[in-house]
Amino acid sequence: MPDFIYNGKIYYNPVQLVMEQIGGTWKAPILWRLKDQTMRYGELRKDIPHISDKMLTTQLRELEDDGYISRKVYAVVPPKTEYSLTTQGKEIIELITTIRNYGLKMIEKQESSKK
Amino acid sequence: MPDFIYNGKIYYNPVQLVMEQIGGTWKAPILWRLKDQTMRYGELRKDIPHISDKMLTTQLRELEDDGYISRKVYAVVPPKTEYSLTTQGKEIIELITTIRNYGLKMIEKQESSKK
DNA sequence: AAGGTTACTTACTAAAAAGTATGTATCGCA
DNA sequence: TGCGATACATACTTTTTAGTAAGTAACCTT
Repeated sequence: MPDFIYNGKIYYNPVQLVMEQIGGTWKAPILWRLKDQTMRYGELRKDIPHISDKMLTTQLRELEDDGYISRKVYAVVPPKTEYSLTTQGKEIIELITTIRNYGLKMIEKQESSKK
Repeated sequence: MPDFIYNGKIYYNPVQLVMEQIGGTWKAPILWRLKDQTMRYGELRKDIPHISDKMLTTQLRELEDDGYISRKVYAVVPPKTEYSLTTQGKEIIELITTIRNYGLKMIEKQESSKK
């Protein structure tokens, strides 16, 4: 598989592309929470341990730009914004689920091997 | 899912754990090439575009430490070292295959959408 | 004695990702 | 008039990851 370009960026292989879409510390946790519900910014913020405003905002923006989530802003005060998965987001959730299950199995094995 | 510890390191969720095992620019390409063959250092080096000695060596070491590949050193001059997948490595190759296929689909869609 | 082959190692630099802290806008309400 | 609520934005620092360049060890062959 030769190098290729996606959205103007060079990638060396398909795995690298996927990793850039859902990799990093925060994207999977965000998508996971939107799996079957719409959530407000503040709800995500409270529900994802350790995340900061900066990280939550930037990752939400990237996920939106990449087409995985949609953002609905209500013109009210104080502000209200709702995030939810797009069709594309629902598709990639399946992959995340697979990866997640693999991770869970790893943890299990580790648990069982330390008596 | 609360934080947990794996090999002495804290993780926030199972996906993050998997990402650390096979993420980064080079681990998937290396594992992929060992999918169904043993390869020498120099063969990997030539077969993986853009990779440097430093990156190849460090990633091979980490994959070995994490139990995905085994390293067989022959006591000859010039040196000869062979790398191959362990059982654990063969397991995670399946996951990598799934991720890779997802990436290939993404590329296809992009291809077809630009006339 | 010098050169070739192979699998590394080491030092240094650059770029990317993440973390910390603080600030801002808006409007209703006390 | 100042405070609270919410969803951000911005500046700066730290950490992590990757890239570049050069060097080393060992033995065989010429």
